[in-house]
Amino acid sequence: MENAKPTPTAAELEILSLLWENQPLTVKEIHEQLAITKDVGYTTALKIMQNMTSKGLLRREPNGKNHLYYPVYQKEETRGTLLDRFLDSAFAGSVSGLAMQLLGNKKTSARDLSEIKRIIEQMEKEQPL
Amino acid sequence: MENAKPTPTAAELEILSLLWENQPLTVKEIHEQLAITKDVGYTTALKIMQNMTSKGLLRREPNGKNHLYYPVYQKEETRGTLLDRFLDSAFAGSVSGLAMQLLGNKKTSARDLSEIKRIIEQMEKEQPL
DNA sequence: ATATTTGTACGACATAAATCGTAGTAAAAA
DNA sequence: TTTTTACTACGATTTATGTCGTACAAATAT
Repeated sequence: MENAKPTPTAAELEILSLLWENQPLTVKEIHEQLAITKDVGYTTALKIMQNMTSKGLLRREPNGKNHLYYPVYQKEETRGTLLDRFLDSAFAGSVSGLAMQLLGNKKTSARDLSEIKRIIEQMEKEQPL
Repeated sequence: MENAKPTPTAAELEILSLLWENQPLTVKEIHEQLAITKDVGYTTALKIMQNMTSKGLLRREPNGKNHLYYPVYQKEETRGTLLDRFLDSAFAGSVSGLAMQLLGNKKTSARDLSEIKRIIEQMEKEQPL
C-alpha cells in the first residue's frame, strides 16, 4: 500500500529541483532559494515539504534543532515518471508526436538539434535495431 | 484580462483529444466515448465541459435541444503550451534534457529514433544554422 | 393532454494543493 | 535565569478539480 509512485506537483518540483542540485537542505535553505524568485512564506515551504515527506517524496533526518531533507527519488527516475504521464495525457503516448512538437519549439536551438541528433546516433550504435 | 492561456487538466485533455479528432460533438457523444474506458457519469462529463466553456477552452452552439461543442484552441497550439510549461517545471527549461529523457524512454522505439533523426535533418535543411 | 424521455442547469460534496497565522519547543543570548 | 530567536507543528482558509444527485425544460410518445 505504498507502491504507487507519487508524482510531484509544480510547487513540489521546484523544491525537488533544489534538492537534486544540492542535498540535503533544511527548510530554511529551501525557503531562501524559493524566496529569490517567488514571494512565498517560510511556513508554506515547510508545509509543502511536510506533505512531501508524508507522501514519500522526501526523507528527513533530525539535525540538532532542525531537519535535513533528502529527495527519495532521483532526478532521472522522477523525470521519467513525469514524462510518461505527460506523454500519455497530452500526446496520446506518441513519442514522435512529442518529438515533433519539441523540435518545432521556439526554444529549441540549432545547437539543441545537433545535440539531439548526436544522441540518437549514439543510441543507434549501442542498441542495434 | 482574458489573455492567460488556460492550460487544460488531464480530464479536460481527454475531452479535447476527442474533439480534435472529430468536431463538433455533443455532451452525449463525448460521454459515450469516455464511458468506453472510464466509469464516469454523464453529468460529470457535462460539468467538465461547462467548466471548460467558462474557462474559454471550449465554445458551444445551440443545436435544437442540445449543444454542439468546439475546441477553441487546436491541437498543436495546446500541445505547445503544455510542452512549454512541462519543460520549465520538470526539466528546468532544458530542451536537450527532455530529449535525452525521451530518447532513453522504454517506449521510444528504433523506428521513433530514425523518424526523429529524419525530422531534424529536414529542419536543418530548411532553417540553416 | 398527459407521460416519458432527453438534455441542461444548479448546487452539494470530497479531495488535494497552496497559503498562512498562531502557538509550542528548544537552543542561544542577555 | 530570563528573554529572545529559530524551527517546527497544527489548524484554518482558499481555490480548483472531479464527482453526482436532483430538478427543470423541451420534445416526443402515448
